[in-house]
Amino acid sequence: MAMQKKQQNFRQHLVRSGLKATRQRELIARAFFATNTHISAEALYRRVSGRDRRIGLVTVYRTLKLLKEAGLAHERQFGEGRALFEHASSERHHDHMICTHCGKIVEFENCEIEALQEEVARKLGFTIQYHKLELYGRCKECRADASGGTGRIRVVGAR
Amino acid sequence: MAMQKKQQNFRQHLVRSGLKATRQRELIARAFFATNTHISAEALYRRVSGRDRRIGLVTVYRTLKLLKEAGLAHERQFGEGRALFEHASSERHHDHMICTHCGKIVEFENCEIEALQEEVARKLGFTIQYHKLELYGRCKECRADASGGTGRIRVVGAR
DNA sequence: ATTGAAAGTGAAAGTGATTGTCAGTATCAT
DNA sequence: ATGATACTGACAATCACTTTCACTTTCAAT
Repeated sequence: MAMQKKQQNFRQHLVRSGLKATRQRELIARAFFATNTHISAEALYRRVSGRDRRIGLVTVYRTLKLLKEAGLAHERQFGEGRALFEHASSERHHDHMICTHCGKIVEFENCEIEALQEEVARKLGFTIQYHKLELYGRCKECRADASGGTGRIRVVGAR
Repeated sequence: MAMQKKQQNFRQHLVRSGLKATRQRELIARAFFATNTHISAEALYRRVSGRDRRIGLVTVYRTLKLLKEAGLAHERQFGEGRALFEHASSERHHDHMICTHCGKIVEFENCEIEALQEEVARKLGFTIQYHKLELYGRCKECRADASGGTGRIRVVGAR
């Protein structure tokens, strides 16, 4: 989905919900759609703050919540601490592989694993509603660089 | 591993680390080993508090950290919020299935899934260090009860 | 049994991410 | 233009821990 389209979807969601399309919301949504990584509220705040110093972190949190409600953003809790937000693509469900060294996040999907999960749940007498699968390890670059030194650290995800 | 054995292991860990075996630590460890579910620091605190009102929540947190260091406890972060602690059995790695209705937690292991995870990681150029797999859904009892009513709620995990 | 250095303790304050409150401000159908 | 309604930012509050600090306990060496 193009950025313009997403922006429009967001505006539609606001109108349908009897909410208002404000300068701040437009700006925050635009900044969010302009990212292509997993981004934290704080990091997004720093970006919009660059364009308009008067926008508060609180409004960023509120707008991200609206984006979630609009089905345009997903919130993810990796490891400890802060949440990261990603675009909610209309694509299928996916899981994540996270580099413990540089923070890079790669998405993947695997039907076989999903099928096995269903099987496990059935055996346990459960009906799965949703799941969380995260693989943590070192990516190729960080493995090459594995001396543990301070070598070039490519942080791909905004943190 | 019997509770006595665990208690002894803990004491050994303390001595080896130049730490002291105090009344509080003994009591908290004993209470922890006496549980057989996933328990929060807060819940464990309430239990020891029943035996000795003067033990602080802070000491429970500190002792749980020591138990982790001793390799006798694992900390788990399910969903949002508080951490739950479980006995670190010498058994193999396991994952968790959690009932979103009553909070029941069931452990399971599945080699096939693990193998597929390794395969995915290899394809992405990653080396897995650890992973997190959590299935959320309704257990048999809560499904039967699925009218959504306030029916009998069997909370198995201490929260 | 006593002692004293090192470690431990509880209370209270601090954290860090996020959420709630509130008085003033912006939006938009009319 | 206007006014009802929603929105905003600053600040306080919350939640699950963690740190700090003045006092207390432990335990190896007497």
